[in-house]
Amino acid sequence: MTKTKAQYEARAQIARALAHPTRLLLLDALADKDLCVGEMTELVGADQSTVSKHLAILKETGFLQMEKHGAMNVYSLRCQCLEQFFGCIESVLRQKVQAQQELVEI
Amino acid sequence: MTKTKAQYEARAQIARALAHPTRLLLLDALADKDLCVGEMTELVGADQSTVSKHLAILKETGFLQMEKHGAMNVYSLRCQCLEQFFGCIESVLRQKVQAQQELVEI
DNA sequence: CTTAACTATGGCGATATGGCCATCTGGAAA
DNA sequence: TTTCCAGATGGCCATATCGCCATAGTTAAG
Repeated sequence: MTKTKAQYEARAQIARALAHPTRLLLLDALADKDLCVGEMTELVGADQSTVSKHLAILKETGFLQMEKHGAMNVYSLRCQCLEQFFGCIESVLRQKVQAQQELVEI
Repeated sequence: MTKTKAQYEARAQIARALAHPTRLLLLDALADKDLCVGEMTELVGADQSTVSKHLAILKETGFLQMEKHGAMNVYSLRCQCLEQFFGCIESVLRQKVQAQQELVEI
């Protein structure tokens, strides 16, 4: 049951990659279709270097893969597990709302 | 498809709660049975105040609930979605290993 | 080769996170 | 009440994260 410290650290690193709104937005967008850095920069509305760094994190973690098309770098999803992740997140959010409602209704 | 900035922020906050090895350990242990702060402090091997703060984060986020038993505070899981979350994490880890292997085998 | 377009990277300041120590709070027992 | 015990909270320092700017690297076009 209890894993080693290194195992928890490895899992935490994956989770950290998902712990930023911009990176969640990028994953969401890439679930729809592959995109190049320029398109995502416009979508996010931040500096190009900022977006590039977020993409590097998602790529290093294993969520994304990159393919060069001329001067453009096209990113795409490399994992099919995001549904599971977001399912958990949504579940927690719904439960939170429910807890708030119960406090009001009493 | 594309959600609002606030929605991504809310999801990122949930993910941040999962982005620390100690908190993953705590969730793992609590999946087995309910525990009080003292037990978890011993399990983690950090300062009591450190553990207490981690628990506060997990509680605020909605992953845990707390029940007072005399002077002891007993924490328990409040969500049933961690399987999904860990499923995603494990999937990414496996894929990472596979990618490393492919690099070696070429 | 030179230029222009597209990305990646280094650096820096601002902010957030994590750890421990010290302290405060609340409940149980003497 | 006084005393302990279990936890929670505030403070402080070290480190990590994040954003932008500036710049370097890469590829296609002229």
